[in-house]
Amino acid sequence: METPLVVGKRLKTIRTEKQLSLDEVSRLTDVSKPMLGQIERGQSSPTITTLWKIAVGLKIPLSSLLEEEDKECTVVDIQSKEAIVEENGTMRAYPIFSFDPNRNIEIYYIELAAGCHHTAKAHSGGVEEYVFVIQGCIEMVIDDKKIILHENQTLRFQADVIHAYNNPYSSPCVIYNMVFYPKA
Amino acid sequence: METPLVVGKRLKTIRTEKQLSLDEVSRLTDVSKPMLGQIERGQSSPTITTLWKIAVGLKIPLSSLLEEEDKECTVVDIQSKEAIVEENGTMRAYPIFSFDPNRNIEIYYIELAAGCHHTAKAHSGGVEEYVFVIQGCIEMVIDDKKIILHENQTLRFQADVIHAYNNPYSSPCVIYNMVFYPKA
DNA sequence: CAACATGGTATATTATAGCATACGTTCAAT
DNA sequence: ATTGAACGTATGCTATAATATACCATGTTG
Repeated sequence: METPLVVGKRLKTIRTEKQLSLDEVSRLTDVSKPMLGQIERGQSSPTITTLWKIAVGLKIPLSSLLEEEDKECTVVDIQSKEAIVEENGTMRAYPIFSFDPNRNIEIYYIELAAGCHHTAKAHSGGVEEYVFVIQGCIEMVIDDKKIILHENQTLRFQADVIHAYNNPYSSPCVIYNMVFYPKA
Repeated sequence: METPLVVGKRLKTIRTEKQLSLDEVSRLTDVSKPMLGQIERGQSSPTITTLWKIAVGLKIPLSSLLEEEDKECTVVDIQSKEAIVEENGTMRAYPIFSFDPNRNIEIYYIELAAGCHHTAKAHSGGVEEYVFVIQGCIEMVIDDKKIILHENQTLRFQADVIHAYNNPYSSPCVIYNMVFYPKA
């Protein structure tokens, strides 16, 4: 009894655009009227069979029900996010945008205290990362290859190997980190 | 207790590609191990919340779970399809490919007996149709505009208006009809 | 061989998706 | 007003999605 998605809003938008009543959609899709209403109101999380029946009945792609409609702006305040703290408190990662199956991207704001060493295991094939250095210096280790990045420098690398984010220096380091997951 | 989709196969493929056990996927996705197993075996039609949790946990787009993997050939025998009979038996429409939310296309093989008149109401905006004349002649009426098509001729038109498929001639007419629904 | 893990399945129970029916609006028509 | 249709919502019930637990294979390790 909880909607995790914008399916309801999308369905209602599509239905009103097509100028259909719940009864008509019910007849077209062979899904009961109360169920359609509950989905629209976000009171039910439909099964994929139901979703499929709706898509077939309305002659629409599934994506139009699963993807959000409005590409409205989304402003995220770093302070509003709770940090993931690791490496004895020397690393604080703020998930700005968590993974979203419609975008396949993660964005973190990461603070590495002086002396912080963080090693991440290899992602699966096709995963690509970007590192933007905002403040201080960072020593990246990509599969045994060491790369020093300074403020205002950016790195892109294939993250399907072991990789480390180290700050062996005496001042803190701040970076943005983007992780791209392959669409397939 | 019936799977309408290839979700199960896709999930199993992705899981084995990533070399994960059901236990590991369960831990990553916060979906129970038996449920994952049932989905893979096609014994359960997951809700979109569950599907979403799986997609987030495995860092994959939803489409990779909903779209079929292999673009293998699909041969359809017209004889194997049951005709939709209308207009007092003068029109027989064989749905070669029914609407599929992943493709947004319908394909019909249609036989119009001599004297058959069939009028279809307007589709919603963006729907486009093609007519391939295989045998005989057809008189198409697109929003009051009359078009005569002969054998080996093809027509494309915007189907968001009333349109008719008429055979005022003395010999039967056979066409293929494709209907494209807009992706958005 | 025992002992133990590991990966997948069966069993029993709970939560909820989905349905049929009935209800309360709103609006148009007489 | 009053009937009536059309539309969406609330109610009660059934089917099934989802879980926790226990089970059975297989394969290791001593």
